[in-house]
Amino acid sequence: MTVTLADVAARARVSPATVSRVLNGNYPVAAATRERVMRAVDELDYVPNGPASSLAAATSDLVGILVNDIADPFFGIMAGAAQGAIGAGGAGDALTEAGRAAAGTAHERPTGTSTDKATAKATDKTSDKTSEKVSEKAGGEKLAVVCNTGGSPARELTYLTLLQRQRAAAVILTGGSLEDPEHLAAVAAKLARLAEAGTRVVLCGRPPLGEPPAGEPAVAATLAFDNRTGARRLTEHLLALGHRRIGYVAGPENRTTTRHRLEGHRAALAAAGVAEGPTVHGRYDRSSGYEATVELLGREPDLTAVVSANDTVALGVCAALRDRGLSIPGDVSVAGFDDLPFAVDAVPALTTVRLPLHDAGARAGRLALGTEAPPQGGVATIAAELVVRGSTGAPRGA
Amino acid sequence: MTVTLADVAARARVSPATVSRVLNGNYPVAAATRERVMRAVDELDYVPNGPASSLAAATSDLVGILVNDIADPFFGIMAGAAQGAIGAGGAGDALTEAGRAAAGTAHERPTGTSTDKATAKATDKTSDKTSEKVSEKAGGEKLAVVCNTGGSPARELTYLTLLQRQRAAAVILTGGSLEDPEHLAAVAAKLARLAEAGTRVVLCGRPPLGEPPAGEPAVAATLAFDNRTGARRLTEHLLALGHRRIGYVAGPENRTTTRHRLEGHRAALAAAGVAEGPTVHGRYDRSSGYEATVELLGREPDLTAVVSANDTVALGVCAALRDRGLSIPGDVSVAGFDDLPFAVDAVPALTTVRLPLHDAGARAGRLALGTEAPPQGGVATIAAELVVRGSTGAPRGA
DNA sequence: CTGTTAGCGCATTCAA
DNA sequence: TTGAATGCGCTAACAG
Repeated sequence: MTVTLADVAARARVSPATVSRVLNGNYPVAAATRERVMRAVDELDYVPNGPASSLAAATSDLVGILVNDIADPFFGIMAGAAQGAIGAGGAGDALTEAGRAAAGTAHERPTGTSTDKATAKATDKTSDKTSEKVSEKAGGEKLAVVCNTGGSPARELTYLTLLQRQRAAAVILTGGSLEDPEHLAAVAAKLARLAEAGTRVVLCGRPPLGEPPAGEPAVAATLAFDNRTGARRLTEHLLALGHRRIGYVAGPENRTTTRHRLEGHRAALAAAGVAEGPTVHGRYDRSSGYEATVELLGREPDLTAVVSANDTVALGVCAALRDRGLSIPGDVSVAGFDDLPFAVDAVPALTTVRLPLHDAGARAGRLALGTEAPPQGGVATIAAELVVRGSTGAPRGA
Repeated sequence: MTVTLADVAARARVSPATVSRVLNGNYPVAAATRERVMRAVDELDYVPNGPASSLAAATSDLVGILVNDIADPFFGIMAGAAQGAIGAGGAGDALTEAGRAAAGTAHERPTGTSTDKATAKATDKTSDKTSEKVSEKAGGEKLAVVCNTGGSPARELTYLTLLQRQRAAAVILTGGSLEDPEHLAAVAAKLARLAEAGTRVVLCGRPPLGEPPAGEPAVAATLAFDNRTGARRLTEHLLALGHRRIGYVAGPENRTTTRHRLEGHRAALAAAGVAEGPTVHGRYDRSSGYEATVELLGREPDLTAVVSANDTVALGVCAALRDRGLSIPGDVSVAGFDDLPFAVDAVPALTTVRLPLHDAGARAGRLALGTEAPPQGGVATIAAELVVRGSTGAPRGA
């Protein structure tokens, strides 16, 4: 039915072993023989059987990228960058739209529209008679795939198991994690198992695991976002503007990201000797920001600023404020986090903290591939940068 | 080294075949035996070797979801929904944030914050001592995985080949496709090959392929968005408001989505006997909308409305208009497409066309699984709904 | 209901 | 530089 390596061997009048060798390009093969084999491959439109090679070689070319919410650009940008660095088509040569937007800042540094079309055309041109060539090129390629956990710990574990079962070459865990000790232990155990089996584990935007009990660390590299410092700078900015009654719309409880941002916020407050305002926990989405703001205002009507868990939440905060007839930043200042592409489009544009999501994702991809050396000690801290825009200003009456 | 099925068999004092049977649950096995085997599995912390089973069974549990841009919520929402319907944790029980937001419309129908936390807690609870149980449950699970093509035809083909090589159980192609005949032919050929090998192919948000030359169609089911009618309704709305000079910021050329939306727009104009305004092509991102608007205004300063390729582009259009000192919709009306979650947060809120992305994605997932019967004729047309909000109004001077 | 027997398609020894 | 032989771990007939 489907054509196998043996068929190719027969067609090329060589042994299966030889075909295997030219396909994997690891052993010396005579040029003439190689040519003959390649022709047979093309003529038969042969596609290697992945499971079979994985079984024989005891490794696969699958790389799993776990994300908490695939519909959230925060994860989409990281995942896209990682996949670009790893996957089909090579080293991130085709930057995605949003990736590009996230790198620069949209219209502040516009990209030529025509340039892009030219690129697309060129790429397209090659897909012409190259369909066979592509399948050949797919030879050394890794299959980078993203898995959406939806923030569910059970799913995270399930995906890890599925990836383990596939003998994945690498696994990248993105974004913060749940802080539940049992879950953490389960994940750590799973990662240790994966590492044992030769899977490279990379953490991107997630704080390092605790040290393993003994021997090799399970994690090859960790890229941790400095959420704490970023959050601190943000609140310091508000404080400098003169705000003293600051509300906080936090992310879900028991999440590292939530906790770190909150800690940075509190550190700034404490350092300035300012009392903490009301805090409400919610999800990382806009309706959560909306609801939380309603509650915040109910508890403390004289707030002059609201800090949000992230930009998406900030959008909800703004909506709630507007619906109350409050102006931004005239009546209340609002701040976000992450500097997602749409942050600059909010009205007014959102003051936020920029995380280099695209760079971090791409780097995680290279780390997963082993193309890039891991940082000293295995852990790199990624700095967050305060971005001041129009949504924050002096408090009313100042 | 790693524990194999044989180890489990030895531990449970049964034959390998029996272990395989209880693991796959396809054949009758005595309760006592099953119990013994399960215990052995747990004790040994056995994880099946995916490649080996795939090789032996000639099928894998991989399901590939191809998207054009993973950082774009348009794709994120569909992919998340599909993955939810297919993947770990079962039938979309854990709706993602954005998925939920996209289904209802954010604060217009708020979801309880507390409810959610309760759910999370509950889910978490089960991850407790259940880590073994999860790996067991992963038994029948499919590994739904998303692949980011970045809009590149070459990558699309490469991913398809990679998936073919893995003997994927199903493949879902989301979003519009390039209209280049050569690329289309290459994709069609690839899909035919996949279908032959038993991979179920589903198109979601993509128009049907041409009929196959003969025999079985390569595509199991197609869910096509009715972009044409949606676009037509949108322009009719503008026309009804009194607009006569309407600019259009289109998506990339040679893409089905771009063409269909443009056709709907033109159909409305033609039906009303109104001359077509200027049209500029760009990418599906905000900076493209910004640049295009500048050009549109240059060409035709007296435009009273701008229709955008999608909501993201519309954001850029709004930004450009604002920077010019033009008010929306006072001076110029703006319309988007897709009704992404953030559309309601634009200021003013975006008039747009809603596509049931979440539902379509989930349905595509079920179709890929074979859980749901394909539509009559294999093709279902998904209706698009006009959503009128504040960004459109009567033209100035009316 | 359970054990035995064969491969699945390929990568890798080992010889030649 | 190439071929022949072996086994990766599992599933699927086929017996019993």
